[in-house]
Amino acid sequence: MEREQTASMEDYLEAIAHLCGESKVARVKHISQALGVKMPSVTSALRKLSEGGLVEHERYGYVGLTAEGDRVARDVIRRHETLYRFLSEILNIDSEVAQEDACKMEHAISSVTLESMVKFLEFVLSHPQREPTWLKNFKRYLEQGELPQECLERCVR
Amino acid sequence: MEREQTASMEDYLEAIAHLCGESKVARVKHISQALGVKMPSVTSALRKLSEGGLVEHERYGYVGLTAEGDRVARDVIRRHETLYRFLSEILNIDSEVAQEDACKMEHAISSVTLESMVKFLEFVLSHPQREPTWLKNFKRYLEQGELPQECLERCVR
DNA sequence: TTGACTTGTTAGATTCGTCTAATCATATCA
DNA sequence: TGATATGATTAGACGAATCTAACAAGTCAA
Repeated sequence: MEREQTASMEDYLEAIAHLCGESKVARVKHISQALGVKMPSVTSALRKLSEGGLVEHERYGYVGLTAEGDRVARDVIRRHETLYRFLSEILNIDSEVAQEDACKMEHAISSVTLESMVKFLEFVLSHPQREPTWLKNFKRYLEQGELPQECLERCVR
Repeated sequence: MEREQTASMEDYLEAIAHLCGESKVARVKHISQALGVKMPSVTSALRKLSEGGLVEHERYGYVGLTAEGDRVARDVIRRHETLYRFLSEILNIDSEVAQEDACKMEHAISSVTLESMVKFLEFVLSHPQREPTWLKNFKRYLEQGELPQECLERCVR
């Protein structure tokens, strides 16, 4: 299951999947707004994705994903969501920055690393109190800049 | 302190810094081997970096970093090292994959996220036993695929 | 049903990063 | 000291992804 799309094409697929999820249909203009590119760039990307069998697009009409395109888009979105959750829930990164970073890192992370990160989130956040103590302490550390005494004691105890 | 270099140029700077660190000098051929590109690509990149004042390069001669080039390279390397440590020491990713992923993600991570990740590693690994119990349990979880009973008990206790 | 507005497409330029093929410079050693 | 191998550069092409400008199609309402 190699990654056969470029970062840019993955972005298009991801955006189309989101738009189709929201309003049932995607249009060139919406895609262009979602990605911050001009419409001709979208047209040209759609032609490529269409030839690759990932997108269905009738001239001057709606845009949709094929089954295969949807599969790829889901995969990208899973990477994005996982990274976003890690960044915001573990590293405590501000929501907007976390989205931006997830958006760029989603194209760089390998599937091996992704699966490990998924398990990490599962492991850490399936904790009965949702957030284990060490994570609460880490977030305190982030704000206060020094290891909480309580934590040091606990550790050495 | 915005990121003003492309991913590709950052890779060149990083490679040059490493080569200079090892053998005191860098040559076009070594850079090309280190990055897996052909020599003309290196020559062309060096011209650009040279014009940007990041690299010193005399025709047919050695390649070195300017003070500014070194500053940028250090920054890239810091990102790489941080990501590598996180991937291998926390997510338990195989060394080779961790290097590859760090190599790609280093261009995508923001400085905000980076600093939080640095603090995360500090926090987790400054633990008296080097590795806190939860991390040991996580690694067990990775291998065995289910939450160790011991951990569940501890958590609920 | 015909303007006028919105949306989409085409054509063509640009930038970036790479490549191959050909040429040029340097170093080595017989 | 010159022939040859190695290393470096130039020239030119290519693909990816974007843009602007100009044109075409679709929509809606008076």
